[in-house]
Amino acid sequence: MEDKLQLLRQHFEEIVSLTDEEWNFVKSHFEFKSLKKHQFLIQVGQPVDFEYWIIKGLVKAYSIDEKGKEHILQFAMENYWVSDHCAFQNQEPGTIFVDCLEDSEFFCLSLENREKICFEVPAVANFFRIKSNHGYINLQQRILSLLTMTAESRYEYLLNKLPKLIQRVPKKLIASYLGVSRETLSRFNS
Amino acid sequence: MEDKLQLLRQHFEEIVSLTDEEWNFVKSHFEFKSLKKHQFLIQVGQPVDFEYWIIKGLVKAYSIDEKGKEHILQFAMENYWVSDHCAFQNQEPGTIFVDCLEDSEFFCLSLENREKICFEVPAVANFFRIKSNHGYINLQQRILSLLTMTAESRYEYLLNKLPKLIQRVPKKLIASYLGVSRETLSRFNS
DNA sequence: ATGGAAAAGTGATTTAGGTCACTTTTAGCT
DNA sequence: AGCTAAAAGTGACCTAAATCACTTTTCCAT
Repeated sequence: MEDKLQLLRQHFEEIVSLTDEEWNFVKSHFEFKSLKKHQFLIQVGQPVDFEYWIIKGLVKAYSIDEKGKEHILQFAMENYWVSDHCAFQNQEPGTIFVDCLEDSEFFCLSLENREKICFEVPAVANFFRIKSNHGYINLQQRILSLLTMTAESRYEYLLNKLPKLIQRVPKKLIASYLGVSRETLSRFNS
Repeated sequence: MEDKLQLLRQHFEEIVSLTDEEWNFVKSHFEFKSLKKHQFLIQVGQPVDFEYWIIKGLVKAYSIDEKGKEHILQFAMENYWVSDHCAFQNQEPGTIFVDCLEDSEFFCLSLENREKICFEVPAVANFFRIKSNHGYINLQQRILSLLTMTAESRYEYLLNKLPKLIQRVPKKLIASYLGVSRETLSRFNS
């Protein structure tokens, strides 16, 4: 477990510095969790008690519309944070599903603990501030790509941006992430 | 000016508490700026020296594609923050335009000053962390709406969510925000 | 108040991408 | 290795929304 916590510390220290004392305080606020492929991290209607840092593995966050169609909000793998941020923040029942595409391991942080470490250790507040900012920028670019690009160029763009992801994920899920039908995606580039 | 700064303080204190001493330190890091309708706050290729809190007025943030078509990333009015966050964060030339739809006033915060007040006053780091998190959640919902909803229901949704905005903004800009052509929007609901 | 420009509305046509139905390929299991 | 199920590919057809061309309305600035 210490080696896994070490990875998390490195993740923090890519952005801010922590003393050993601070880190010992911070790390005590995380819980470990391990799930197999196909198991759920978050489900619609269930409480969302944590946000999750992914030690290893791969998950998809998605919602299901009235017609039963799946729409992928995010893929998340090693070093990514994932949650139903909205439900988590407001401590409301989940509005999306998150499940594992591979066997995965997580460090779990509750809202209470997050606020505790943020107000206790300013560097942590700054870490999450900067992280959240990066996330915001990424989402803005995704919105822009949905507004400005054709389905095909969104696909090419993703191929360039996250080539490793595409190899780990079935194409029909990529399609759902891009907002295109499976059939249409399959007719691209070829 | 003091009354305008007071509005900004209220904006901070909706989320975190600040002592008078902290506030005096924080406020000294903002600059005031005033622009007329049609003037630019940010332009493609120009340095993005600030992020802006809007005291009064209304702006649009948008990018222009190869065909000269405008795609609106964000409308921002009183109490909103706006910038080219990506360029600002990386201190690179602007990638979008931001201009005024109405005469507007701003408080401007440079990256250096933002980091200064965040690392000096932890409450400020927490303020931006929480704000940024809210922004993230909003963008996620917009992405979901682009993936799951038809153009028409996106319009209805916006009408419900921001009725005041729609009255202040020409419909063709709303269309561009929703990712629909002006003509198609004009055929909705009627 | 009035002339000009921007915004909004509308009809005709085109098109990107969706849907449906079916086949082929690939990947996991015992 | 062999069987099953999920994933991927493909053809035929359909539809939401884009585009183009033009008219009407609204908004300002002199």
